[in-house]
Amino acid sequence: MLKQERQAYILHQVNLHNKILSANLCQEMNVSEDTIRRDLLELSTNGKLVKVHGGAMSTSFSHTTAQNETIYASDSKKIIAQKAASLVKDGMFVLTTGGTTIIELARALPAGLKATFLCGSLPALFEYMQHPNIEVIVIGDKLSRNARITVGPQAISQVKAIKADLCFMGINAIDPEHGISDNDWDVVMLKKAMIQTSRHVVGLSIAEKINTIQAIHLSPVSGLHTLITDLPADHERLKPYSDKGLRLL
Amino acid sequence: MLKQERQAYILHQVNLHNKILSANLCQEMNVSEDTIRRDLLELSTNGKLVKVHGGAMSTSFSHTTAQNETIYASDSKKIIAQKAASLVKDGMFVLTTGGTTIIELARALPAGLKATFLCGSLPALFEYMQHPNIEVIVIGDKLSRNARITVGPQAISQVKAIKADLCFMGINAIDPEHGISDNDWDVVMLKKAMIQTSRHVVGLSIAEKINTIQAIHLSPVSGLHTLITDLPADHERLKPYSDKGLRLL
DNA sequence: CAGTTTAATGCAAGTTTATGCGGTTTTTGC
DNA sequence: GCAAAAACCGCATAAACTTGCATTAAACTG
Repeated sequence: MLKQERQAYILHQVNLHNKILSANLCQEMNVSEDTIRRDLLELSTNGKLVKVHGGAMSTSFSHTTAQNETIYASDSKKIIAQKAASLVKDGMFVLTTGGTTIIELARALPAGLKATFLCGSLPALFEYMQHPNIEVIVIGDKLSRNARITVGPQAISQVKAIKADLCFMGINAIDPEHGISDNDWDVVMLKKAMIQTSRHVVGLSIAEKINTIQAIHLSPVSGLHTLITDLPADHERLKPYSDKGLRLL
Repeated sequence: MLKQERQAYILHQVNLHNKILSANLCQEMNVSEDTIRRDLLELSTNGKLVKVHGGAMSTSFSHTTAQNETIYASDSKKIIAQKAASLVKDGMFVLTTGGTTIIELARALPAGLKATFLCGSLPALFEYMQHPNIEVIVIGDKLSRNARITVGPQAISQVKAIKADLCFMGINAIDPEHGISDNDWDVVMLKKAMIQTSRHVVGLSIAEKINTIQAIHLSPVSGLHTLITDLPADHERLKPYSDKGLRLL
């Protein structure tokens, strides 16, 4: 195993789990603790992670440089991301929205995945670009400042021009009767187009957004094919959705 | 086994697995490690892969694990950025390429500037987004991994659909007779479109790129209206460009 | 066609890099 | 404060790299 490869793996693990134990790493990769420590030292001097006693943590997670906004309900989103990542197979055409859950998904994607991702969210695009075998296609248009995603007619027509195998959609509010809703007109328009043009739409939602409603209606629940939450698939709170024919994960 | 054949095989393996061990290769092909090393050296000087201790990695993989991204000639680029920033006025429509000089420009823009910026470079877009009053428009298409900029027909048609007041173009090579040249086909196509569609094109080039030529011709010097370098405007090395009618800064 | 040139490869000696090991110091949880 | 875990330090070693040179085979030349 190459040194660079090892360091890339370490970095991936750190970004995925926020923290890692060096004891853990040296077992996984069959090298001595010294080597791991040297790797961590190198990575930390380059600012890629923060070394702590017993292992390392991601820079964003570290409180010393906590200018980055910490992700809300980060653990729940990591669980969702793991489930979602397992759906992506080599060669797929994947369309995604933006949002912190999608970013976690991007980090959770398996290292060697060969697929094409289409996205209009700058932070998500950055994460996709970290994967050497992922082809990234940027959806262009006006950048919505609060959503950090491109929105507008150009983006919508670009989305409509493709037929994605899979669409991952961050859900801001979902209710069995009222369906999916959101609070930004432009984003709703874009998501509608995404639902229209994708073979399989997967909604990603943390538990606390289940059974909530927001201002702008986006689609009935039936617009989704699969719903991923941080709850177990057979949780009673999700029953209304499986009754409506959604696959739960 | 022929040399070309061997190198093609190496390249294939690298692109398939993202990395290879030279020990592995010399066993598979029954040649000495020296030969493999020489092959890797040759391939890496041609930019086909990146040589590391113990083997090699694909360029895309090495980009994701790049250790120290220190900006080359950063001071010169800051000087250029300052000069360029003074050209942007409130209300302007500005089109830019990518590159480190452009990123410095983005950082050097006055705080309260109210303008619209169009760009396909992810790192540059991030910088533009830091300015609260700048409207950002993303140029969408396939993301070129080494240039970190969107390229392709969609990007070109998007560029052609607008008439920018000002275009900032990072210059990789410029020569009074041969004009502007570059080393990436897709990027050249995009820059050509930018020159066509902009009212005023400003070239940004550090001194050492003055009077150099690269593989792909982009435009005669007359395609630019202004040339900004880190040299004083009346420097004798720039005289051939002012003779050709360029405004120097 | 013989002699020369050139490219490609392997070999050997010396250097650098990466890694593991033993002993000592520091940190941490109790 | 104490025991255990982890970090640090120096050193040893093996693998990989560099350089220069010899050998071979192919290509070129008069």
